[in-house]
Amino acid sequence: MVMELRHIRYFLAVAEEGNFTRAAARLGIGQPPLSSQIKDLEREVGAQLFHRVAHGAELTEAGRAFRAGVATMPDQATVAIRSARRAASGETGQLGVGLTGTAAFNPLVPAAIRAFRRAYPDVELRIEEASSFVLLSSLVEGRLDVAILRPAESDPQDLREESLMEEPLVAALPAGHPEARGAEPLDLTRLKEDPLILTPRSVGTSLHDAALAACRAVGFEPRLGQPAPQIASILSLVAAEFGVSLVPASLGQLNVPGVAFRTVRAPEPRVGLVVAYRKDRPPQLALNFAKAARAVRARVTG
Amino acid sequence: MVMELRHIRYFLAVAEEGNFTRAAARLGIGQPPLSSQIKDLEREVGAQLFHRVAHGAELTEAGRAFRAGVATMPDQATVAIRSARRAASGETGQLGVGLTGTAAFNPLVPAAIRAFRRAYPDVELRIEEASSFVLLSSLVEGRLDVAILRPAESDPQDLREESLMEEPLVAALPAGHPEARGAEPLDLTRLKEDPLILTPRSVGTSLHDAALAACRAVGFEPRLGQPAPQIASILSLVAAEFGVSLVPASLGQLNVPGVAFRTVRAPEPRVGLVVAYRKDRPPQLALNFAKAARAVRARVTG
DNA sequence: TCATTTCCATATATTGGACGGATGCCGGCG
DNA sequence: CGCCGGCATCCGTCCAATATATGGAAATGA
Repeated sequence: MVMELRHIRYFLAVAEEGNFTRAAARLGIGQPPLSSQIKDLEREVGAQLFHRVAHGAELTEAGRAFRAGVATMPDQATVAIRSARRAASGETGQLGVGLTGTAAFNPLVPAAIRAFRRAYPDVELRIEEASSFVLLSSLVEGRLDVAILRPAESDPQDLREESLMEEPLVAALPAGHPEARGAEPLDLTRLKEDPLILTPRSVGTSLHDAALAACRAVGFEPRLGQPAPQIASILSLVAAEFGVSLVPASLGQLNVPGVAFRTVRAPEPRVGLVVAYRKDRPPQLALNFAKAARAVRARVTG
Repeated sequence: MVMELRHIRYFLAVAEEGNFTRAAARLGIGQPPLSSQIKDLEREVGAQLFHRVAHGAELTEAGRAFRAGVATMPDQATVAIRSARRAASGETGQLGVGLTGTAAFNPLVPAAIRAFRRAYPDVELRIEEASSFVLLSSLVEGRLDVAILRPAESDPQDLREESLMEEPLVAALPAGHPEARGAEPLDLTRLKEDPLILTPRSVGTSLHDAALAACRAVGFEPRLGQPAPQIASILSLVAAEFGVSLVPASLGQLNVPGVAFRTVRAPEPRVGLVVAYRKDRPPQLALNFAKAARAVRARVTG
């Protein structure tokens, strides 16, 4: 025979009741099967666990020692089940979150992370910042569970992307640029002689293509300047008067010395912001994160 | 369905092997029953515990949480069994030991306790000192498990008594008594005028009766002096010249101011020393203690 | 002292479920 | 594209956990 949780449950019931008959009633079985099971357990343990006395059954020394060892096991089992259910519903565990460089400055992003932390305080967040391109492959290969990034048509088919917002692009100009001042929206054609500073297309197509498309929409092919790998270095290059750039409006909040921002006249260029995760077997945690992000979007736009 | 230890054992095997087929082989069952049992477990938990992938099975987040909760349970069960077996064989637990007042001074008694402590270091000893009469009822009513005491014919039938030794009685005299000095054994008749100080017969018949019998054996009926409840107070009364007494020889080791001890001429009065415990259902611990006491007796006498 | 009650053990029949064997389905790999 | 490793499903078998009925021992009370 092998010992099972059933034996332990029965044993504890008899130990508590001090009486086979009442214990059997509490367990919802008959008294003879209970006697039989306890006898099997005693045979397995190799020692008598109860003294059968006239008014019932009381623990032997061996029984007390055994009880000390197994008393917590039924509870332990239910706790393990609950903990597994919590993990399955995405209330606990680890979540790898990727943020693209230009997203971290959008107020919606920290708001979404804060909302998720509040709703699922037991989840351990691991946040990584990388270009949209790197984030996409991290998602596909499972290094990340969810990411907030700029979408592009070329994004892998096996990812689901939920739009969080459409953000206008603004022009970033050196402070000394002739067009750096002005209250009304800027006509992009005034920048057609300036080198356009962008990230290399290989690290993120979305912003790159949106900027090019904006220029072409008003009738000129921009001259590309020095490429910069990160959004921060783009602004540095602008400040150093290497050229101008088009960046998401949320970056206009940044107070970078030597850089001025101006909104752009219609047709206003826009770029998206999405939350992305695997289509097949997405971790529940990723779905929960996307839900939190959607809730924040609703609160901001609604 | 209710969860059993079997499910946990199977789950842990699959989690370790990462493969149903190998886990089944390790468990000594077929793969289909293992699949079935894991499926039952997942249904009971309410969450998938393994991802079935092409090369086997790997834990889900819920599976990891579940494993953290149940990983120790099989070991815990075997530990509980071992601990029960140890308790049953009298290696652990509590043992109530009673010592009669005049036994504590016999070197065999501390030697027996020391030997038991060494053989069963995990047993918690509770030592009580009381008169033989009180010890007997404590044994019968289960307040004590074993006792070292002076035996008498009137002792309860449901106790087993194993003789440890027969000890001669020596005379205890006031230091100023005419017979207090002398190398050879004392003739008891020289004390027939002195009041004989004993414990009341109600607290211990053995020593009381042996002393009376010794006097009668040499032809006089002793005059009883002030009774004293404890052996220490007997010696105090002797020192205060209230009379003389007959005490076990092992008390002769005590250096009590004002008290002199003399051996007694043949027929030398003797009194027994036994280890006693219940006949029915004696705790294994009591048997172990008696065995340790017997071993010490053998070492002393052999 | 005898009847009654209480409680545990035993005997036997039944049924649920754990298991084994055969097979099907899927994904990866040569 | 066929083979192979691996898990799921189906089905028959057998064990064991349970229920019912009964017996026996000890305490209780008349």
